[in-house]
Amino acid sequence: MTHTFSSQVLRWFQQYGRKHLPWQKKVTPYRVWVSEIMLQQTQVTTVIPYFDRFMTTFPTVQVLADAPQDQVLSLWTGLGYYARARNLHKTAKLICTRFNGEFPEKVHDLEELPGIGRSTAGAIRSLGYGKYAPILDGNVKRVLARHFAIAGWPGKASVLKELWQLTEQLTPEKESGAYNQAMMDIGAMICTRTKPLCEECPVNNTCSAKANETIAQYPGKKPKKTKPVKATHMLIFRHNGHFLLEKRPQTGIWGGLWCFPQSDDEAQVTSLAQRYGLTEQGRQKLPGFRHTFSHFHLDCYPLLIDVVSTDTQLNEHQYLWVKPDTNKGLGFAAPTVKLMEQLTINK
DNA sequence: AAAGCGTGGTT
DNA sequence: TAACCAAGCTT
Repeated sequence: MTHTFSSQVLRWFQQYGRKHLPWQKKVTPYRVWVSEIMLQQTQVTTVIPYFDRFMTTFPTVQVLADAPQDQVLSLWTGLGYYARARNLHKTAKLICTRFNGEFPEKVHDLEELPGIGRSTAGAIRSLGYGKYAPILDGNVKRVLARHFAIAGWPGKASVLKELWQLTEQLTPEKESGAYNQAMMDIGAMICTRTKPLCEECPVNNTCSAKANETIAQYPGKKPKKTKPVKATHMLIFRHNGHFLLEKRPQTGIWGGLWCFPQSDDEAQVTSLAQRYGLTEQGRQKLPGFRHTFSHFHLDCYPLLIDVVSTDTQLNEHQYLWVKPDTNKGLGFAAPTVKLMEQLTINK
């Protein structure tokens, strides 16, 4: 019984596991939660500086709950998947108003909170509270898919179900936090996507993919699809050294972020400017560029438009005149940041 | 069930 | 260089 899967994993963790990541210091459910949300589809090295800034600004869930959404999104700028930040903020408010400032301990209750799915709930319970719960993140999926030769893409429901059953069976009742962290470490450090270091793996003696030399087959790949190409004109209205930004709706791409107004059709820019009460003085095409999302390409054509007068008082909740170098406390999409940097340099 | 949702690093 | 994809969740 001393050579079960989990005991080998746990023994390996004692010696080689990661124990000094920022969220592994001063462990609290709050810190584990924030780190887990940031780490969704995002690499550890990318997350670390964001996590540190976030914790300095929002040391407790109460401080986060009381902050304006713009500030939360500003600290998320560049991290992507901004629904994570909006849901994080919603959940912080819920924790403070409905849960007396404490995160629930049960996976079922955690899963009710916005942005927390089954795996994140399991991570909060096991890593944050030291109680039993399985997880199934990308690392665990890769390790299990190889070890047990689970065919098919894990994004497919049937494959996902199979992997959940495995992680449930393998996760030990005691030390499930250490076991979960170990499985993620093995996935990140040994059972890597390419060129895994099988000789160093604590469970290589029972790995099916290694035995059959079929490691490259697992996990199954996502069916490829050609990304559609869309195009947009980004309208940079300039007036007295300020630029007009528009807050995007809460749902959809870049939800809640501040962006340059966009137009699908350059021929409609004049009428759009009139609707804003802006009188044009001149236009200048800036170099176009392609921004790529997870699901489509966006060809961006920035248009710098000098404005002589502003007649209409725009809704201040949706529109804002900013200087490109003096705007903190708001969330921006990557192309907005890129363009604002250009505008600062070219001045 | 499958698509929507970002960005930056790696190959 | 363009594809691939990383500590997923929501609809």
